[in-house]
Amino acid sequence: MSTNKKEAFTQEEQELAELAKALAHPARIAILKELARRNVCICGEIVEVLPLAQSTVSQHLKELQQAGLIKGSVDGVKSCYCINYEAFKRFEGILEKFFRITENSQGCC
Amino acid sequence: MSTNKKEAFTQEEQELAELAKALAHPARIAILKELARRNVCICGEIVEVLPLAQSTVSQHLKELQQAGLIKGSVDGVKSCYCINYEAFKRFEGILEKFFRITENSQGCC
DNA sequence: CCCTTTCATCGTTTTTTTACGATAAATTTT
DNA sequence: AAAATTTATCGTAAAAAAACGATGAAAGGG
Repeated sequence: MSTNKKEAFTQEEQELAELAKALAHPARIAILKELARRNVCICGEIVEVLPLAQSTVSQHLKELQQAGLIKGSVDGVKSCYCINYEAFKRFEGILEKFFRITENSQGCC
Repeated sequence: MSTNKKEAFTQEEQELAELAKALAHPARIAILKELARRNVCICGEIVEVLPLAQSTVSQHLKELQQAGLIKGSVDGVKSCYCINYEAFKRFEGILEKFFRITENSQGCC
């Protein structure tokens, strides 16, 4: 990104992009909010609460888990998910750093 | 999102999702960083610096502009973009509020 | 005036995302 | 043991995103 083109994007840029992508759908935001609201983990209750099919919700949960923002565990026949607090802290840190960069610039348009 | 299903997602959820989507690509993050780095607005210099075709960069700029995160103006034959500081402030606020919600939950997995 | 530069837009292709129903595996319940 | 519940995964369809080259419009320079 500095002089020669060709070298793709930095690790940081990619990590931030991936985390942002996890938030880039209202359903996933709603899921995260719901997980946070009930401090006891939930599972198919999320399906009850969202206007989406069970398989679709399951998919969103998987994406959130792959992004690291939530943790999951199996409890009998049920599945239990919850906020990954550490991941959110890290996410916050990365964002804060990014926003700080944008603060130094005094737009001209 | 509360009881009856059907009612789609809230305004807030959608706004956050849209802003997050704007960050959900490393090229757009790189563009924002570049705009912030040069406090003088730039334009096709961004193309020089990214490993993407001019038309692709133009597209990313348009998306960032539509998300409100950057402002653009025409200067002769050149185009000039810069960080929209107020929008970033607002974005930060929305995120902060969202992260606060997640902080109250003590995961159980 | 032509020629060049700069950039947005169009048309297109490829890839990714979103969504759903169907199915299957694992557990409970009965 | 059979039936029902819960959930992940598969297959697929439709929509959106990403990327590129080509084209065209506007402005500047010669």
